[in-house]
Amino acid sequence: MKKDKPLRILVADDHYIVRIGLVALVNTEPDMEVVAEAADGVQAVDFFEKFQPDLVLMDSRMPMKNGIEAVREIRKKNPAARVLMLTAYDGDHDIARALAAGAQGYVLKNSTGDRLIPAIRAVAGGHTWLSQDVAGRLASRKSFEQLTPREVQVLNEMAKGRSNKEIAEALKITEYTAKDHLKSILAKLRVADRTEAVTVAIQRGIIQL
Amino acid sequence: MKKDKPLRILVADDHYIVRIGLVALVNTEPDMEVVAEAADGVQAVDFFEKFQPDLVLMDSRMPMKNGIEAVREIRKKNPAARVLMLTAYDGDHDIARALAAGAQGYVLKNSTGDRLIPAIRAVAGGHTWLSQDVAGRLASRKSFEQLTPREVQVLNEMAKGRSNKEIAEALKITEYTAKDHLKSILAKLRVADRTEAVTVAIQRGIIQL
DNA sequence: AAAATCATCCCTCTTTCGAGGGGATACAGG
DNA sequence: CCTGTATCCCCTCGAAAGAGGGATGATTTT
Repeated sequence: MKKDKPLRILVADDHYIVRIGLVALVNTEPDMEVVAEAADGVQAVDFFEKFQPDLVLMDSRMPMKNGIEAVREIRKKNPAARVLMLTAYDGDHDIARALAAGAQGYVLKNSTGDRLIPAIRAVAGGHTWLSQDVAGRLASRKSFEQLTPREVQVLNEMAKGRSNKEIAEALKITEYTAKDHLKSILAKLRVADRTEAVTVAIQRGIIQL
Repeated sequence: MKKDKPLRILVADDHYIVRIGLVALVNTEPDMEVVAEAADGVQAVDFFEKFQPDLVLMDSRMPMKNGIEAVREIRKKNPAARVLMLTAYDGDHDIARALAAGAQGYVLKNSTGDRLIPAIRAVAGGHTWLSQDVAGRLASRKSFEQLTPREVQVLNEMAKGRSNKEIAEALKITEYTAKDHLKSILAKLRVADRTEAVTVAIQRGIIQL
């Protein structure tokens, strides 16, 4: 392990304290350096273009543009880009979407340094890395069916306290159809009513408040 | 500002990265030092007893025992303890409870260092410190009425998808009474139905998922 | 002592929910 | 071409939800 080129890292997280922590952690490794820090998704995309880092450490929930969309955009222009998602909670839905968007790794924020550094090295080296808990959540996911875009729209309206009739008006469909979507949502999420549907959807990252 | 005793700080946060960040930030100030790091609420209480720090930097959402309960316990035994809550999101309800529990300050995690350090100094000096956004949220709070403990219980059952009848069974009351609680919840939160009641309660920190 | 708040119970009535059926169209993948 | 899926529409019906009213005992506050 000679002292050739250090690993150039872009940090993207809306929490200042987390950015400090990541910089401090990365700097303990002699062969890594943080070349830029982004505080939102738009900045993350910008800075990637400007700095062309070897790896991005990306939070999934950020203002302006969330981490998942940012990853998608970055990977669209730079298919070789390497991204490690770093996030606090997030349901299996978020995890799956992040990986689908092109992230190569996903770790939780409560990971200690000796679990984060290997993840960084793995992803930078072209491998995929999922922390234990994350892999577990992904596995439990299989048993649930995916909601369609329309169903997610209906779910969002329900979360706002809209009745079926109001949802129908908002989406320009009949109440019958709104109820049909509700029925399939309840079936797919295996819940008793619309209220539980919303709480489960929030937990799984299908909708955000 | 002579080199007398440095400010001894206890950091309590379940995210390793945040702890690193706080330590790094605090260490940039010559007259402050982190004497211990707790990863959950129970540890926070323990470490306070052991190290008797001048100030605690406490996250509000932690495993084992949340930050608010930890503050309450610490303050109960040590009425002079100084606590600055440091948190990511959290509704006005959480903020009010933290202050009621005895915290002297409340700042959001996206605060930059030049806003966090003054907060630390203020609270350590015996003053109260609320960041702009936090103060705003507290102000908007006034206009909403507080839920009773029983109403919160009902709200929690609703979030699980329980019907009024099931809630009544669970709480050993009649369905009439369950509906009465629901009625006052809807009125107090000013929402259209039980589903919106749950989402609003989550946003305001009245219930957690 | 009076007023307020909490928690409880009761009854009625209209609207909404959610389960159960039945279909139609369009579009993608095999 | 056919199967699957997403989206849409329609109808019925019993069970819940939610709004409206009224009432009681206990506790706390004023």
